[in-house]
Amino acid sequence: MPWSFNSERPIFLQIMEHIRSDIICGRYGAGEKIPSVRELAAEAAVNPNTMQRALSALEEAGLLSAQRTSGRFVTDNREVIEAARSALANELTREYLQKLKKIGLGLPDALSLINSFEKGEGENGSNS
Amino acid sequence: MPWSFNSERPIFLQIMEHIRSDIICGRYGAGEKIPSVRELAAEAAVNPNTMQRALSALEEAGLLSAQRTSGRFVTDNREVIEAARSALANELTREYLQKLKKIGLGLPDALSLINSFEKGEGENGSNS
DNA sequence: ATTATTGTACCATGCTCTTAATACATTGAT
DNA sequence: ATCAATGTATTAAGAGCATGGTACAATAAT
Repeated sequence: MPWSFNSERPIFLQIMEHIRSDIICGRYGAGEKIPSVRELAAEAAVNPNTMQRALSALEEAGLLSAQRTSGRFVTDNREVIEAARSALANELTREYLQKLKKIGLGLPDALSLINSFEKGEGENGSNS
Repeated sequence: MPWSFNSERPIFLQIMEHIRSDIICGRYGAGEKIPSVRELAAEAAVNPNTMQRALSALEEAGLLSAQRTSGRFVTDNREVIEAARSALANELTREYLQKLKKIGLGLPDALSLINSFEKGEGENGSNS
C-alpha cells in the first residue's frame, strides 16, 4: 500500500514526518533496525533517492543512525524519542492555535472545536 | 513590511491563506474593494504574477470577484465568509487531531496541551 | 575469495514554482 | 479623444524537487 502524499509539500518531508511518527509511537522501537532504503522506497512507492533524503533528515534529528553496511537503527535513547514527541506536540498545538487566532478564534473556541469532535466527525455550525 | 513565508510550501498558497484570513477576520470587509494586484504584490514583496495566482484561487473559492478594470472586491455575501470560517476551523481541528493521533496522543491530550498554552507560551513536560 | 546487501554518490531529465519583463483589453477620469 | 489604472496573458530564465539509472565502498554471509 503506497503511502498517501500531499502535492502541496515536498514528498521527502512528508516521508520524514511519517517515519518520525512511526518512531515516536513505537512502530519502530528504540534500538530497532528499520528496513533498508530500497525496501522503504518500495513500500512508499517512491524513488530511493527521495527516501534517502528523508532518512538523512531523521539522522540530523538524532532519531536514526546509519551503520554503513548493516543498516539503519532507531536511537536506543528513549529520552530522545520522548523529547521528540513532546516537542512535536507543542509545536503542533502552537501552530493550531496561531492559525485559529488568524481567523478570529481564541482558546475557548479551540476547546469547543475539539469537543465537537468527541464522538463522530465534528460538524460545526457557529463559532466565535 | 514584507509578509513572512515558509519555504516548505508554494508562496502563492501562503498568500492565498493570508488574504483569506484577512477576509474572514474582517480586515477586508464584505463588499469592500481590496488593493490592486500590483499594490498587493509590492506589499508582500512578491511578483505580481504570484499574487495574481493567489487571488485567482480566492475567486474560485467565491470570496473575491474581479471587476475587470475597477478592481477586486470581497464578496458581499456574509454567509459565504462565515461558512469559510467554519469550514476552515473544522479542517484545522481535524488535521490537528489527526497529527496528534499519529504520535500516540488522543483527545484528552489535545485538551491538556491547549490548556497549557493558557497563559504564556506553553512549555510541556510529559504527555500520554 | 566470492557474493549479496548495505548506505552513499552522481548525473540527466522533467516538472512546478517564482521572478522578470512585456504586452493587451477594458474602463473611469480628465 | 487621451491618459492612467485595472485585470489578464505570455514568454524566458533560474531554482528546487522527484525520478530513473548507474556506480562505488564497506561489511556480513557463504
